[in-house]
This record gives sequence, structure tokens and C-alpha cells, in this order.
Amino acid sequence: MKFRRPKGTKDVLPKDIAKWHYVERIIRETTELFGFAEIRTPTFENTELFKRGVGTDTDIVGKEMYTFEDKGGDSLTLRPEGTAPVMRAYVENGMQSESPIHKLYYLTSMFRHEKPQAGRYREHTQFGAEIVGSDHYYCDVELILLAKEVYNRCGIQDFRLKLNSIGKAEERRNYVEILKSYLNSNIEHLSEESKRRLETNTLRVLDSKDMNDRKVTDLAPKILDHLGSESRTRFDNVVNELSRLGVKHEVDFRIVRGLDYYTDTTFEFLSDDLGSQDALGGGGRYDGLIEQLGGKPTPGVGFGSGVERLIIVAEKNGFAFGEQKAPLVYFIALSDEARKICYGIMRDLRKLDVSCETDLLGRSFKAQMREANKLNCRYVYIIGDDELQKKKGQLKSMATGDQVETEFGKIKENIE
RNA sequence: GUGAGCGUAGUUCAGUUGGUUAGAACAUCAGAUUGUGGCUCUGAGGGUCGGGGGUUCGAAUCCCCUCGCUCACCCCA
Repeated sequence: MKFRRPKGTKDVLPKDIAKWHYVERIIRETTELFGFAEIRTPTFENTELFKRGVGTDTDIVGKEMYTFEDKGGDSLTLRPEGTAPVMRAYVENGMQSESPIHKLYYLTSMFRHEKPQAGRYREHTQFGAEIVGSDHYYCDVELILLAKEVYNRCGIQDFRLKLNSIGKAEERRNYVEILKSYLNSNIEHLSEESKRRLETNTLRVLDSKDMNDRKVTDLAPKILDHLGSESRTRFDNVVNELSRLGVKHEVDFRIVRGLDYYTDTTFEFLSDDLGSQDALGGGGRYDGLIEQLGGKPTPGVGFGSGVERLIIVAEKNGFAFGEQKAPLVYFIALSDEARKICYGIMRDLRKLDVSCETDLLGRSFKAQMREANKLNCRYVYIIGDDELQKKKGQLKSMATGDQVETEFGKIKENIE
């Protein structure tokens, strides 16, 4: 019997891990530079949280959740998205009474039962940031700036930023009625999927890729023309501020997002280096969510961004990730007695933060030299019978080939 | 859930109209005069040809079923 990893999951092997560490570091450093603090929530939550927060008509909740019953009969779900859990934690821990505003970020796995394809996994890593407690338009801008800065620092320059506003709940309800009647009058041109969606999640008809759907929606009434003055002003402020700060963007009425909690600003970052799944990240404002989860009415805005996709795009752009660090000194012992001496020297060096390792297979001298070379060690330290006698080993630089007799206790002084 | 393409050593791939013990490169390991890496040379290990069934004297090759992978639809990060 052969075991395979579950469909849609991945193994990150040692040869690729340096890449992940590097990107994770950029994400954390950049996000903290903007004054965000990390928050960690459980890998699974009560299923009801996502039904309530994300919405039962969404694809995520409707057909993509990993839901199971535990031994106590509770229905639990592996986190399919980051915002609802963070807001649950915000409310549950009374964070609003610590401070009127919180800037939070996360970097963790998300789980969705989808059919895997390029850039789409069943377990994927997302970093996201949320600003809770303020409805100031600059919050929206700040988050966009943060995402942009992370992308830039990963060598990604040529992504597209698309923006839209879907207004406040009531404005959207009114608009949806207008859109519905327009779509109904053109229903014979719509795809089957869009016909179904027309009733369940009308806005989503707008982001259909179907050519015929697009012909219909191109001429559909636009939500931006149906916003109240407050929403309209906020949207104009966001757009103008982005322009003023030199952030390229385009307004696109199709950016409606698939989660129910969004209000007002919505945005997506798209890349051409990603095949069919072209979203690098996306987000928006969710002013009703916290109330929905039982908290006091509190505004919030956030985004999520796929780390696998970020790495894919960075790689395509030839980004130089760091390399795995090689041990500095490789110890070669030519006898059992010499080996014991090595173990002691290595213990002492490691206390001094000098990285070192030695052969664990009892291999030949030549094989050990080869190993040191393959690992890219800067030095080898050789102890044979002569060296045991003199209590001085041979410290050899792999780059120059130079070799100097060095006392057992004086290796650190003779390297670097 | 729907559709298309692809499954041969660890990896990337060859494999002639079905015909002997299924190959190469890279990788791995070992050796090339006594205790010195990279380059080179020599050699070794490693495959139930995704799995099952069928046709045939004979199947990696033909047929059927099945599983897996990949990409697209869908959806999103």
C-alpha cells in the first residue's frame, strides 16, 4: 500500500523551505512596519460562525467547507477564510474595550474543498490584515498600500488593482432589485449558472466570465450610480487618495466579491502570471459583520492574499529568494577516538553560535570531503591520528583550499 | 460537480509496425596507490512500465474498467 498526500495539499520540501521562510519574513516585517499585530485563531471553528459570518448562499459555505462532527457531537469546520474567525476573537475577547481601533494580521492555512488546479489548493496559506473600529476611508487605502508594499518587496511590480464599491446594505438591496429586473428582461441571453444565481446571489452574475453574460452585464445598471452620498463620497475619497499617492488602479463594476459580509469598498489584486486563477489577493469593507456576530456595531475593513500565489508570481519574475544556510564547519574524524573529540568540540562551538556538523554514516574520508563540499560548508576540520597526538586539527578553507593547523579550542578565532 | 490532456527509475524523458534479461541523462552510492572536495573516468543500486481485467504464442505498446496527476469550467487566495 502506498500513501499519497490528500488531493489539493502539498509538501514543502527542505530544498524549497528557504523560499517560504523568506516570504514569510517579508510579510511579517512589512506588516509590522505598518503597525499591525499578529493574531492567531484556531484552525477550526464552530460551523455556525461561517454560516452566520460568511453567508450560506456563498460558494465557500455552500459547498466548499471541511465540516465534521467531533466526538461530542459539535459541528466544527476547518477555517475556510480568515476574517470571520478574527472578528469572532475580537468580540469574544472584548478587544473593543482595550482600544477603539485594532490593526490585526494573520498568516496561516485556509481549507476549502475545491477541485485543485494551477494556483488553487484545498489547503492554502493566506496572509491577511484587518483594521477594526474605524470607518475612515484612509483605512481602506492603508490596507491597499500594505498589500502593495508586500508585493513590491517580493519583486512583484506589475499586478493590477481593481476597485469597486457595493454600497451599504440597504443601497445594495435596492440596487439588487434594479439589477434583477434588468437581468430578468434579458434572461434569455444568460447562462444557466447566471440564471440560477440571479435569484440566490444576484450581484455575482456581474463577475461571470461567460461571454454572453458579459454582453448583458456590460449594459447593466451600475452600482456606483446607485450609491448614497456617504458611500459615494467614501469611494471617491479612496480612489482620489490612491491616485494622489501614486497607486495605479482601475474601477471595475464587476468586483463584487463572493462573501456576504462586504459593504462599500471592494478590491482585488490581479496578476497575469497566474493562469486562470489570477487573483493575488482581495478584500473590502465589512461594516455589518461584527454586529452580525453578536458584537456592538463596529466598522471593519481587510484583505486576504494567497501566499502560494505570491510565491508563484515572485518566481516568474525571477525574484531572488534567500538560500538555505549551510553549516560553517564540517568535522571529519578518521577514527572512533577522533570522533569523540569532535563531538566535544562541536558542543562547545555551537554554544558560541558556530554552526557545525559531522558525518553520521561512518563514511570514508573522501566521502566526508564530498559531503562537506555538497553542503557548501566554508570549512572542514580534520582530526586523524597525528592531530590527536598534537591536539591540533587541520582547519581547511573549502574556497581556497588553504589548510592550517589549529588547536582544538581555537577554531572560532580562526574562521570568518 | 462538468470537460480535456497525461501516467515508464528519486527527477526529466526515450522505448521502433506488439517480439528476448525495459534504456538514457541528471541525481544517489562506491572506487580511481598509503589521510583531502569540486572536474574527469569506472562501476553499483534503484522500475510489479499507476492498478485490475481482456485479446495474443508473446503487451510498456492493442481493447475495457478503475485510480491518480495536470489544466480548464466553476469559484476564489
